[in-house]
Amino acid sequence: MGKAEDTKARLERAALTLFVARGVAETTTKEIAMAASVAEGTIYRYFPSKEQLALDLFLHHHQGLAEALAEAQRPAKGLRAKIETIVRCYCEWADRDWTLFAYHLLNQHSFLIQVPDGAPNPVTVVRDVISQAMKAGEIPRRNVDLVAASAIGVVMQAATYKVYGRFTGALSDHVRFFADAAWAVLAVKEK
Amino acid sequence: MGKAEDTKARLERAALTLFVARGVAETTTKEIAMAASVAEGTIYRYFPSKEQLALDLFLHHHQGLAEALAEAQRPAKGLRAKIETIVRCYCEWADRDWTLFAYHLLNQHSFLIQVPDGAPNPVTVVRDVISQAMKAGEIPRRNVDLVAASAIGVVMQAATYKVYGRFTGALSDHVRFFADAAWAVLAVKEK
DNA sequence: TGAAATTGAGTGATTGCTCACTTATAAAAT
DNA sequence: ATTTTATAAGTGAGCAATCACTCAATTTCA
Repeated sequence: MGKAEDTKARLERAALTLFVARGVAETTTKEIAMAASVAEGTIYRYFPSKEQLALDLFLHHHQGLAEALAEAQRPAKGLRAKIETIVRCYCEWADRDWTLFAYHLLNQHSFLIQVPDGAPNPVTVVRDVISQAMKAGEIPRRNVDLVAASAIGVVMQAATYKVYGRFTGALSDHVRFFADAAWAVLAVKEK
Repeated sequence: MGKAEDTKARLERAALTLFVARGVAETTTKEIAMAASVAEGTIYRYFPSKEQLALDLFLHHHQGLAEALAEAQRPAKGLRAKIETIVRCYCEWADRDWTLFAYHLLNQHSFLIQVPDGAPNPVTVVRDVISQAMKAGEIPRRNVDLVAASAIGVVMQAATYKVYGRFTGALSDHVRFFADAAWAVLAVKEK
C-alpha cells in the first residue's frame, strides 16, 4: 500500500470509529485528524468535506453490500434457497467489518435519500426476489413493499439490537433462524 | 389551555416537525423559535437546553407507548391474542401522531441509552410477553432477545419504510398481517 | 401595579475549512 | 555519485461563520 493510500485508509477508519461512537454531527474534524495521527488539513487532501467523507463511507458499503447480495442469490433456485443465501451473505458481511456495518445501519436515515437512482441497492435486490416469487406463485400475492419490509426487519432489527449490545455473538450464528423466520413471514396465509 | 402551556406546546410541535425533517443536530434554536412564532429566548423559559427538549420529546413518547402497550396486552389471554393487541396498539399509536412517531423511530439510536433504568420501555413489554410464552410452552425456547428483536422488526421495519415513503396508507391497515407474521416468527420450529 | 411572559441584540465558544509554508520522495541533469 | 528540480504529502495557525444560550428591557394581563 502506498503512503497516500495508507493515510486515506487511516482517515476513513478513524472517522468510521468516531462516527459510530459519537455520531457524525458530534464528531469534529480535529478529532478525526487526531485519531488518524495526521493534521486537520490532511483530511482535505483526500476528501472535499466532512459530509462527503461520511457519505463516501456509507455509499461504499451500501453498494458493495447490494452487489454481494445480488451475486449471492443468483445461482440459488427457489425463494427458500434465495432467502437463505441472502441472509447468510448479509450476516457474513456484517460480521466481517462490524464497525462499518454498524455505521451503515445507524445512519441509513440520513444517507438513504442521497443514494443515486439506479445505483445498486440491497433493498431492491430483496424486493425483486420477493416480487418474482409472488409472480411464480411461491408465496401469496401481497403489497411487495410491505412484506419485503417485514421480512427484512426480521434480520435488521436483530442486527440493530446487537449494535445496542442487547445480545452478543456473531450474527452468522443465527442464519438458519433468520431464514426460517423471514420465510415464515413471506408465507403467511391469506385469510 | 393557558397561554404558557400553549407556547410550550407550540414549541414542542415546531421542534418535532423540524427534528424529523432535518435532524436534531441540523436544526437550530432560531429555526425552532421562528416556526413556533416566538423569540429564541422563549425556548429557554420552558426548556433548559435544546438537547433536553429533544430528549423530553423522545422520553415522553417512549414511556407513553410503553405504558399503553403494557396496558393493552394485560387482559389478552395467550400469546397469539397478546401479540395482536400489542401490534394494534402500536399501529394506532403511530397513526395518531405520525410526526411524533417518526421522530421516535428515527432517533432511537441517540436517545435509547439515556432511558433511565427501570423506566417503562416498549421493548421490555414485548420481551416479557415472549419470555412468559416460552415458559408456558406456547412457543419454542430460544434466545429471547433474538426472537423478540426479529418479531419487533416485522412491524418496526415496515413502519420505517413508511417513514421513508416507500409505501402509503395507515399502519393500522396491516395489523392482521403484522400479527400473523410476528406470530409466525415466534413459532418457527426448531430443527 | 406587580408578577409572569416575551423579546432579540449580544456573547463566548466552537467548528469546518483554507492556505502559505515545510518536509519527504522521486526524477532529471550534471 | 551528487546536485538540482519537480511533485506529492503533510502541517497547523487562523478565519469566517454559526450556534446555543444570556439578560436587561419591554410587553401582557390579572
